Amino acid sequence: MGTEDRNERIWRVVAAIPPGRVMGYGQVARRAGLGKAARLVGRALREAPDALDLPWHRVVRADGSIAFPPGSPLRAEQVRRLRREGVEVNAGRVRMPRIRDEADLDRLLWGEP
DNA sequence: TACTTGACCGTAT
DNA sequence: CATACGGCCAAGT
Repeated sequence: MGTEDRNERIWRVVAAIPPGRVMGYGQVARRAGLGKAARLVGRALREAPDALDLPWHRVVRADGSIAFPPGSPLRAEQVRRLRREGVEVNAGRVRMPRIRDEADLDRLLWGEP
């Protein structure tokens, strides 16, 4: 599997995150079938074409913190977008529930059983 | 080829 | 709660 394939799989997963919910980098990697390649997710998002219009702001660290350094423009932008969706962000960490596992994501995407 | 870098994670303390 | 550490893995130098 080449780099492009991996990126596309990652982008697909990120694009599926519903508004108001967030996923961790490692979580996205696992869901994309890339095991523990959490760092690849950050790379893929960095290299993602703007035209894809991905909801990249819905991807945070495993502990809920924002990956960008304090004071950076991207950090501010991510917080802005999350709050606009009703996600609480305190001290650079999200409070809204994260998507826990595949069953959770499936439920969100396909509706309650 | 060898070493460093980073939108990271899980576990231990 | 927070911090520390080892593990991870492709790209860049």
